[in-house]
Amino acid sequence: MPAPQRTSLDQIVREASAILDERGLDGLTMHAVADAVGVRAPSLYKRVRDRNHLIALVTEAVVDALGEDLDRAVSVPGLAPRTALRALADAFRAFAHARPAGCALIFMRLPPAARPEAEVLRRGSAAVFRVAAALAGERDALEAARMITAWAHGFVDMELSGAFRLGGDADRAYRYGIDRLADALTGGLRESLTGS
Amino acid sequence: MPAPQRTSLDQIVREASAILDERGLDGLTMHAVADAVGVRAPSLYKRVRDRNHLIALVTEAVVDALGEDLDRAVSVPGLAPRTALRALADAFRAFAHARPAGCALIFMRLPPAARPEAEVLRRGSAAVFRVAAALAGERDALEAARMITAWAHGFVDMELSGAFRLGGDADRAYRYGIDRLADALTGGLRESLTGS
DNA sequence: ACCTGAACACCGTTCAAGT
DNA sequence: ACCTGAACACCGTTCAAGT
Repeated sequence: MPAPQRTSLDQIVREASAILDERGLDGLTMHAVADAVGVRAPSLYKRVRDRNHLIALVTEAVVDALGEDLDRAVSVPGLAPRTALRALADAFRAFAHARPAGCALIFMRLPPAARPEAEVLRRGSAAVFRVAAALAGERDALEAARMITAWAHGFVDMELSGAFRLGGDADRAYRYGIDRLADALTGGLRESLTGS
Repeated sequence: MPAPQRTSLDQIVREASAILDERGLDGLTMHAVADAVGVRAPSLYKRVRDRNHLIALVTEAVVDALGEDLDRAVSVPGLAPRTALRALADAFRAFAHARPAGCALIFMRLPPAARPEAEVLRRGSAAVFRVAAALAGERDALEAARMITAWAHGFVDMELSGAFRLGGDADRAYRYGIDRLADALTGGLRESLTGS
């Protein structure tokens, strides 16, 4: 006599994401997820290989959500590249502040089993590539996209990890970084013109 | 009859650092540390408040070691600011590759009890401030230092977390970033001269 | 076919008891 | 004064037993 399904992979990932946001990665226990979806912990292993697999699925959901936010931020007709970079950076920081634990997961060094699929990462970073290409040109788009991502991620990581306890205004430092980044990524062209 | 001390806080932090490097943060258990110093786990609580306190002490040791590497890298007489930034960035990346788990700890978002003292962070980042001031001027030194740190940390984090699976050469991207960063941080002056 | 209780090996932490 | 075994409340994971 087959027993009826009491949950689904979708529901598990959805509840796990909510638990991550509310209680952090340490709070994301198999017991907590099982409780939220209404089964016992061992039953989760019918849908996910183990906790690392669940973390990978949650991370992919976070990347998708972030990618949508970034896409929306730069999908304004007639947006100048420098303005687009500002919008992109602000959307990223807002996402990181709203969902710090989820955002941390994207760049966290976890076992390969807990890492998202490369294709999901590619899709989530499409907006960054578009802005990078607009600023630095198609030839340097990949390097420029990585520089934008590295800086924005690093900044927010420092901000949320408490590395800014030394004083100063985080908002001002972020704005400073965005403007300097825009200068830097368009700088190759200016330098070739002025010969400096 | 007082029992003789079988270990010390120094030895505990030293062995904990070694375990962190070899087995990662998850492998840094109270049992493993106790084993390494030759006592039982409960005895550790005579020297450290709890595991988070031990993590904070290990993090401070890592920050000190990194700070020494960075100081050495930029302590070359007559070093031009742009060359100093290259040396600084290369030293940071080399440290991160040599001790990935330790480096991750510096920027990891952990409970306040597991975070190092602000004074230790200040001392460890002295070299970055000096290079930042040389590049961007005293007025923007704080923001510039944060931009350098954010980018370098973010880059290495992405590199070691597997975010570079999309192809491309990490060495080339890092060099690209350093040069663009040097452009960016000296760009304020150039812009004020050209009026762009 | 799916779910569950029980069990196992592991955590961090506390504490009374030893010396 | 320091150290220890035992205990507690938690983990992730497995598996035989239920329906």
